[in-house]
Amino acid sequence: MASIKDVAIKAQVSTATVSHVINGTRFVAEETKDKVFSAMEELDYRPNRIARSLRSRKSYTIGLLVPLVAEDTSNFFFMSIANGIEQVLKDNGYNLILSNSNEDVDTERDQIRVFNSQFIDGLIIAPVNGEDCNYEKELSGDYPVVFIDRHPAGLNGDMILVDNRQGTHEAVTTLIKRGHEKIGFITGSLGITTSDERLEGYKEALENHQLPIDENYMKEGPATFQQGYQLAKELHEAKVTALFVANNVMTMGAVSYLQEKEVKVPEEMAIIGYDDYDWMKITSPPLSVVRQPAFELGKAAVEQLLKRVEGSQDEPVEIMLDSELILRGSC
Amino acid sequence: MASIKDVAIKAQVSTATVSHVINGTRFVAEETKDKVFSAMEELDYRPNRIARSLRSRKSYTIGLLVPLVAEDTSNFFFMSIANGIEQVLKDNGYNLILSNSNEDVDTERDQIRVFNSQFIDGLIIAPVNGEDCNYEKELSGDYPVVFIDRHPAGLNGDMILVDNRQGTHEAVTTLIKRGHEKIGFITGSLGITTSDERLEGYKEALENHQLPIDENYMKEGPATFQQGYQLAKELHEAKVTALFVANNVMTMGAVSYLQEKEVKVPEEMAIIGYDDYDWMKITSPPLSVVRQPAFELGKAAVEQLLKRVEGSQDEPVEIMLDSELILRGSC
DNA sequence: TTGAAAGCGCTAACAG
DNA sequence: CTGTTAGCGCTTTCAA
Repeated sequence: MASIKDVAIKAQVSTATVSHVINGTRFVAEETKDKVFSAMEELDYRPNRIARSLRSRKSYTIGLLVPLVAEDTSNFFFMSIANGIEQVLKDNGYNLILSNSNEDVDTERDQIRVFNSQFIDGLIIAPVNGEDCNYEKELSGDYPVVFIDRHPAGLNGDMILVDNRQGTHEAVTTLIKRGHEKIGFITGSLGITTSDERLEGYKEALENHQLPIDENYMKEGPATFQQGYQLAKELHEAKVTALFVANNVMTMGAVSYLQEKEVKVPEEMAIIGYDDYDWMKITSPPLSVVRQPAFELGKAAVEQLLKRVEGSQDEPVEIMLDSELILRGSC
Repeated sequence: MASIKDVAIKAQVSTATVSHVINGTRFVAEETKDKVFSAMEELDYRPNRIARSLRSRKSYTIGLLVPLVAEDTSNFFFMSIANGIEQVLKDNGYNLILSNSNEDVDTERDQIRVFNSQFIDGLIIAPVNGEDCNYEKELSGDYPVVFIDRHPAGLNGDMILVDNRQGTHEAVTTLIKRGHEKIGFITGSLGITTSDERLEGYKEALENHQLPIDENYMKEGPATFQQGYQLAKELHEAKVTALFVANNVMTMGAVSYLQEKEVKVPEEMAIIGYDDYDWMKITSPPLSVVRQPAFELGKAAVEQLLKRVEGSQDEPVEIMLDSELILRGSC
């Protein structure tokens, strides 16, 4: 690979001049520029980003840390966010390093440490369930950080979130308005802010309509297909007439149960799930869901991060995006 | 951030010694090691990977370039591969840079150029439809490359592929054995090796059973939900009794059509789709599909790549993974 | 309008 | 068993 020195020699100028031509960082005579450009062309020169990063302390790379669980298809939501982020980043000449915390605090810490010695210009992180993960300490301030999707307890910083309470509230209210009084609630493990907020939204909706909150109608478990299936079973046996499932993986499990038992949807059991994907349209009946704006979330996160990267010292921003209730045939 | 020099001073040794302690590259007395370790601890030292890369020409980063199309949920298949790759890589202390060619030759070339100036140790690429993409030229040999999923015409190199012909052949044969003679075939744009091979598998299965190959039963279009819907409609109107859909996005569209028109599956129309995801289980009836080993593919690709990274000069390898026919209720 | 040269933080040859 | 030191390829200050 040709280096800047080779170009300088071939163009009969100094490396400084070549550098300035490349970066447009000071005036260079047209004539000289031409010489440099043709030298670059001839040598098929491409600047070495690593060297540039070392010197200028800028890598044009940002990190993304998400909590995917091990299964193949576990969580499309974060994949969609990643996809969104990647698109915006490309427009700005940045690269993405993708990393996975496996929804595990220790892995998350390790991954953050990798990033710490990696010269990323910024990090977008969807934090793991926030018990004792010491973000203030690990994220030592060498680069800006934007948190997405989940709000770590007691932390102050840029956050791009989805309004989980509103989304759930709206969905459950709809169920109530359609006459349901026994409404089951299935959620992934509590303690994660998103789950907690969705639960709150559920309770709130019930309270607002003077409906009792029945512990037996609220089921929690790891966010897996099997658990979704199992908890739907339990709620069905508890005679609820409607089901709200607070994440997409468990939604699949729940629907699977209903189909297997040939429970008529929505006559015998209404159901509203979480997250919107094409396949929600092809269950029968098509699923009503709370759609989270994954792409927009990714976009907002990058935009905020890039502001910081460019030096913004504004007050931390907390953006709450609305979800959208999409009504199809299942309720 | 503390540098190796700071550590050296604090530990009262040379930077060389610190470096060797970190990397285990030569013998260092226990006593000295201890001094170095405690200095590192005290300073919260973390090696600067950029500097290390610049010097050692090794980045412990590999690139992945896949052709996702712009939509949110476009192709889970590549997402699954990415997920698989990432997991293996992590075990070996490598990082992943994810990049997207948007299924577009020009974007792909640009992205490769980015990688060329980026010090990746290797690249895994799922090439775009291979007309005039000059891989030999763009991939100038600075790092090893493994191709996955699609085989660029006339190219020689490490390839990890899925046996598309076998998968399709098996599926269509099953349809035939169940008595179907008019079997529709829906595919994404031809010209991509995977699509072409699936078409071949379809034709072969028909030929093997002395069934005519009817052009009217074979429909091609961009791999979108809408096209899947539309082409299923056309084939339904052409009175086929079974449908084979050669990718997951179009499968969703096709199923959507059948549900909307209340076509009974499998009585009025049998259907087999491509790729296996949890949601295939919750259509009614559950979908039979050809399952591609996405995770295994990712794994095999990384393993081959890491061999090359470590200097293997063996003959190019061409691994063909089998797909698996998963029979559920839709045929 | 341009050049010389000092490093960024690290590795590794060479020299003890 | 350990230290000295020359770079990796680039940016940027200082000087002309």
